[in-house]
Amino acid sequence: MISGKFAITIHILTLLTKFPNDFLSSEFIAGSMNLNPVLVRKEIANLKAHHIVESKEGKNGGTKLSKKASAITLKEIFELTFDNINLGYAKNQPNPDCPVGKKVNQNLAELYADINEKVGLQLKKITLEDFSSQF
Amino acid sequence: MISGKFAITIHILTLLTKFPNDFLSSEFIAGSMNLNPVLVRKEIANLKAHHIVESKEGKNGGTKLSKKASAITLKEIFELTFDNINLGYAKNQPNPDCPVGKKVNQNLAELYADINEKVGLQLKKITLEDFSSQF
DNA sequence: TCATACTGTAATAAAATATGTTACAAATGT
DNA sequence: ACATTTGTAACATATTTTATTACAGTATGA
Repeated sequence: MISGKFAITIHILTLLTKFPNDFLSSEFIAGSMNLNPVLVRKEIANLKAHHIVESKEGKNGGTKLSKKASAITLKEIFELTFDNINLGYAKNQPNPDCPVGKKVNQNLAELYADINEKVGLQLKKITLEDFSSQF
Repeated sequence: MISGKFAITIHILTLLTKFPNDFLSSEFIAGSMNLNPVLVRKEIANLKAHHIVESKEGKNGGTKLSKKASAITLKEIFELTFDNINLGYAKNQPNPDCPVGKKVNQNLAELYADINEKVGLQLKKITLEDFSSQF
């Protein structure tokens, strides 16, 4: 199962892009995505730590973008919400006495690194503004 | 969490490639990957359904490739063990009364489709023989 | 200054998914 | 016949993800 972090974060950022001058509350955002506000705040905490958004506590508080949507790429959002793309690893340590077992994870990691590199280039070309303008 | 199906299947196929003339038992394969033989047999069932391998029941039974490793691409293996690459979706149906909620999943799906297409092209170039020759 | 409306965060619960185990019928070689 | 192996179902456990509750802290403004 893949977590919804990237999707949730994109959703949050798209809303913030649509209302660039307002501080949106986690409750309002949660309403658009039918999600618990606490989870929205958790993703916002992550975005804040990376200086993508800023928030204001207290009454009439909320969150807004801290830079222009055109200056944020999907690659950044991806890196902030996803370790890296991979097609999985077997859970258990393979048998180190088998030539295949000994190297399989390393070889898979190299394959996955190639994939990530390509996907990264692709995502780098798309800004949050691009993505949001589709709505 | 991403399941280990792709990795497990690759591991199985690499072993079969290394011993192209033998029927390898699920127990032997499981030993190389430190995995329960039943899980190996489950992945083999999937490979059989797609005519990648064939197996023989009974004493001295086991599984072998049913085509040459050079004729099997990682793209095929990927498609057989993975729905498609995606960066996740929020679990709940978003609010259809919000313009963003209404279209977010569709827009994400389009983004993911682009990613899959590129990754597919990349995996298509790599045969099982290529991958196995790294060991 | 006090009620109200927010954020921030921890602790815990519930749900979903992935992996592991046991069991046994059916097949096949010796 | 017997031993060995696949095939598969049923069930158990572990892990991860999502949801909920609770509450301290902060700002606003009546």
